[in-house]
Amino acid sequence: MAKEQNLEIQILQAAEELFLNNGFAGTSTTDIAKRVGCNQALVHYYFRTKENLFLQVFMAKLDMILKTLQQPLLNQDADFFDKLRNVIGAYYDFLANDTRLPFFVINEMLGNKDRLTLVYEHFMNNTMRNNVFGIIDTVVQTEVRKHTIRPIDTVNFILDVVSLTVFNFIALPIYCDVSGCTDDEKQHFLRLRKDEIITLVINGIKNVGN
Amino acid sequence: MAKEQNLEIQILQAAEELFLNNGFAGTSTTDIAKRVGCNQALVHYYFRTKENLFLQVFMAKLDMILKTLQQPLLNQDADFFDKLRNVIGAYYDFLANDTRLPFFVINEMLGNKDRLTLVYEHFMNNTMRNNVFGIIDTVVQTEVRKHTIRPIDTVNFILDVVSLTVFNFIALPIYCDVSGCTDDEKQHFLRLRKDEIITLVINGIKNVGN
DNA sequence: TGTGAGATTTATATCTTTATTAATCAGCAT
DNA sequence: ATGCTGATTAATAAAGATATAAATCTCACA
Repeated sequence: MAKEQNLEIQILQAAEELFLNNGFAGTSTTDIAKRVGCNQALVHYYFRTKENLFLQVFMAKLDMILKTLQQPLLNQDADFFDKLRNVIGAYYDFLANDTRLPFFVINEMLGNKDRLTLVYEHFMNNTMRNNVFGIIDTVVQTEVRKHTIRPIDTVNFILDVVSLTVFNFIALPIYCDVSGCTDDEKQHFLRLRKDEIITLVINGIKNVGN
Repeated sequence: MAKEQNLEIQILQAAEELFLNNGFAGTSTTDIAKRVGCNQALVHYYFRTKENLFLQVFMAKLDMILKTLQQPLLNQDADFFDKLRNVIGAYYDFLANDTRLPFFVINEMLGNKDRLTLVYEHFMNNTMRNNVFGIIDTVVQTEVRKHTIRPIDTVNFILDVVSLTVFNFIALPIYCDVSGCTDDEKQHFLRLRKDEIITLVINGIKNVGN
C-alpha cells in the first residue's frame, strides 16, 4: 500500500483524527494502521509507543490554543470592550473550527495524572505562556481602576470567559447527537451563542452602579 | 472474604467510586473486585456485564442531578432574582459535594454514542424532566415581558447558567492537581466562584437600558 | 550489478480484559 | 446428618491490545 505520501505523516494525521474522535483509550494502534492502510507494526516503528504518538498530537493542539488566545490581546489600539469582543470572538471561532477540541483536551488531561504533569511542564516552558496571564491582568485591573468595570479578580474574569466559551463546544455535540440537527442548525446555534456570550460578559462586568 | 455486608452492594459502591475516578474505560471488573476484596467472577455473577453495572451507577447519578435542579424552581414566593440565586446555589452546592460528577457525566456521555441514546431515552421517560424546561421558560419569559431582564432566549439563559456552573468543576481538578492546592484552598475557590457566577449572571441579564 | 539503508510486513510473545463454566463452600430445612 | 440453594472462588477460553524481532522489499548509489 501507499506510495502516495510519507506514511509517517499519514500515521500522524490518522492518529489525530482518531484520537480526537475516540480519545486515547478509545483508539488502538491497530485502528490507526487500518485507517492509513498500512501495517500495525509500522505505527510502532515510527513512534515506538502509542503514548509517544499521542503526546505529539496533543501538544500540537495545545500550542494552537495558546497561540490563538494571545493574539488579539496584543492589539494596542482597541479599547477594552472591543478587545474583549475580539478575544472572545477569536477564541470562539477557533474552537468552532474543530468543535471536538475542548472535550478532547479536557478529557485527556483529566484522565491521566502523569499526562497532566507533562502538559503542565510543557505549558510552563512555553515562553509565550508566562506572559498571557500578566497581560490580561494588567488590562483588566486597569479598567477596574478606571471604574469602567466593577472590581473583579482576574482569575474570576478569565474563568467567566473560558467557561462560557468552552462549555458550548462540550454541550453542542450532546445536543446535536440527541436532536440530530443539521450542520446549518449547528452553525446557527454557534453564532447565536457567540453574541450572547459577549453580551453577557460585557453587561456582567460593566460598572453600572456609578 | 467479607462476611461484613452484602457483597452485591459493596460491588456497586466500589464500582461507583472507580468509575467516577477513572471512567468506564479506565476501570476493569478486576479492579472493582480487588477493591471489594472478592473474586472477579462475582462482579459478573451479580451484574452479568460491565456495561450493566456501569449504567446502574450512571443513571442513578443522573437522576440526582435532575432532582437537584428542579427543586428550587418550584418555590413560588421567591422573586425572580432570588429564585435565580437559589437555583444556582443549590446546583453549585450539589456539584461541590462531588466535584468529579460533571466531568464523569460529560465524559461518559460523549464517549459513547449508544450510551448517549440510552441516557436520552431515560431522560425523556423521566416524568419530572418534561416539565423542567417548561417551568424555566415560563419564569424567564415572564420577567422578559416585565422588562426586569433583557430579551433573552431561554435556551441561551440555561446555557449561560450551566456553562458557568459546571465548567468550574472541570477546571478545578486541573487547577488543583497542577498547583497542589489544599482542601481549604479548594473550598475557598469554590465559594468565590459561586458568588461571582451569581453576580455575573444577574448583572448580565438585568435590564439596565430602560 | 549488487549491496546496504531505510521502509514495510509477518509473525509472535506477552499482557490484560471480559465473560463463562464448573467446582467448592456455608448455612438452613427437613 | 443430608441435601438443597445461593454465594463465592478457581480455572480458563476467547478476544484484543501493545510491543518487538526478524524477514522481506525497494531502490538509490557505488
